[in-house]
Amino acid sequence: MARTQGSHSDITGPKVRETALRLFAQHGYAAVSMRQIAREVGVQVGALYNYTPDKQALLFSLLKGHMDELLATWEAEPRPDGPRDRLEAFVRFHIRFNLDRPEAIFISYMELRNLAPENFAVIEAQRKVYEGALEAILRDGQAADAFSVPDTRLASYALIAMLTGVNTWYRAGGRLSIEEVADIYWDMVRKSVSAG
Amino acid sequence: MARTQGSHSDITGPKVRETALRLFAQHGYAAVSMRQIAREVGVQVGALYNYTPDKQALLFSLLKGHMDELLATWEAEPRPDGPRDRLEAFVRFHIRFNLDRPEAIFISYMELRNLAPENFAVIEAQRKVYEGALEAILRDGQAADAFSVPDTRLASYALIAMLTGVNTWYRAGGRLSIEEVADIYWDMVRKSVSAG
DNA sequence: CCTTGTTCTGAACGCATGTTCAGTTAATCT
DNA sequence: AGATTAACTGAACATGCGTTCAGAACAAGG
Repeated sequence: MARTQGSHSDITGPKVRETALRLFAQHGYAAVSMRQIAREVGVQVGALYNYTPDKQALLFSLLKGHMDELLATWEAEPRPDGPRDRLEAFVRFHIRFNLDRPEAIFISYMELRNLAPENFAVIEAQRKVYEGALEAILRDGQAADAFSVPDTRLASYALIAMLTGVNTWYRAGGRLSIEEVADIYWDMVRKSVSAG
Repeated sequence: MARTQGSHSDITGPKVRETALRLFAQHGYAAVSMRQIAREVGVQVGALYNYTPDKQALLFSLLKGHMDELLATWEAEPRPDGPRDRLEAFVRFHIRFNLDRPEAIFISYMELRNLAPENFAVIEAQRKVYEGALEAILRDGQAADAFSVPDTRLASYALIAMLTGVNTWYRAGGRLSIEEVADIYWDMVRKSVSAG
C-alpha cells in the first residue's frame, strides 16, 4: 500500500501539529514517540517526516508559532493611555490569551528545556520581548507616580507568574467565566502595585 | 570485576538520590536514563537497583521525601497571632523554603504527570494540604476583616503561583538576597489582599 | 584467618526509539 | 488518457531503553 484515499497535506499537516501539541502537553515531549503521534493522526510513522525534518523541529515549530502569535496579537491590541489602563489591558489580555490556548501555553513553559540550545535562544528572546512589555508599563507607572513598585523587574516576574498560574487550575465550564477570573486577578494586581 | 573499593550503601544511596534529583530537574524525568544516572554516580546501571525497585519509584521517593519535608517544616514553624502576621510568615517561609532547594521544587511541579496515578494521588493530596494552609489564612483574614479577598480559593492559587515563580528567575549570588526578595514579595502580597 | 553478607560488575533480555527509503498508490496536470 | 507529482506504506537500521541476574570482589564480625 501507499498513498491513501483522500490524503492531502492540507489536512494531514495541521493534524500532525494539533496532535503533537496535544500529546506534548499531555505527556511531555520526551515521553511522546513519533509512532504515538502517527497512530493518533492515522498514518504510518514515516509519513510524519513529510511535515517535519525531525521531532525537535516539530517542537520548535509549535513553540515558535505560538510565540509569534502571542507577540503579534499583543501588538495588535489597543494601547490605552496611562499606566493604570495599560496595566489593566495587559492583565486582561494575558489571561484571555492564555486561557484560550492552554496546551500551547503549557508546552511553551514546560518544554523549553527540551529545545536545542539555538532554538531555546530564539524562544527565550521572544518571551523577553513580551515580558519586557509588562516591565515597561510598570516602569512608566512608577515614573509617573501611578504605581509604587520599587523593583519593576522583580515585580514583572511576580505578576507574570501569578497571571500565568491561572492555567494550572482554570477549566472551561467551571464556576467562573474568563471575564470573572480576569476581574479578580486585575483587582489583586492593581492593589499589589498601588501605594497601599 | 564486582564490588569496588570503598563502596558502601551509606555513600552510594544518597549519591543516587542526589544525582537523580539533579538530572531529573535538569533534563526531565523522561529524558534521563538509568544509565545516565549510573554514569554520574560512578557505578554500572545494575547497581542502581540496590537502591530503588525501578525508575518510577525513584521519582516518587524524591517527590514524597520533598513533600514530607515541606509539610513537617511548615508545621514546625512558629505560628504568629493574627491573619496579617500569619500571612507574612507563610510568604517568607515559602520563599525561603523554595529558594533553599530549587531542584526539588522544580521537579515537584514539573514531573507530576510522570507519576503513576496512585503515586500522583499521594503527592497531590499533600500539596492540597499545604496550599490549604494558605487558603485558611486568607479565609480567617477575610472573616476578621483584615483582608479584602472575596474569592479566597482563587486568591490562594494566585499567590502560590506568584511566590513559587521566584524559582524561575532567582539565582544565588544575584543582586538580591533571599531576605530582600522576600521583603519585596511580601509587600506585593500584603497590598494585593488589602482593602486597597 | 575465615566466613558471611554486602555491593557491585558485565552481560544479556526483549522491546521501543528516531529516522531513512524504495516502492506504491492517489491526486493533479497536460 | 497518459504522465507527473504528492502522499503514504512497510520494512529496515542502528541505537538506546528499563530491568534482571549469576558471579566476583570487597567489607565486617567472630
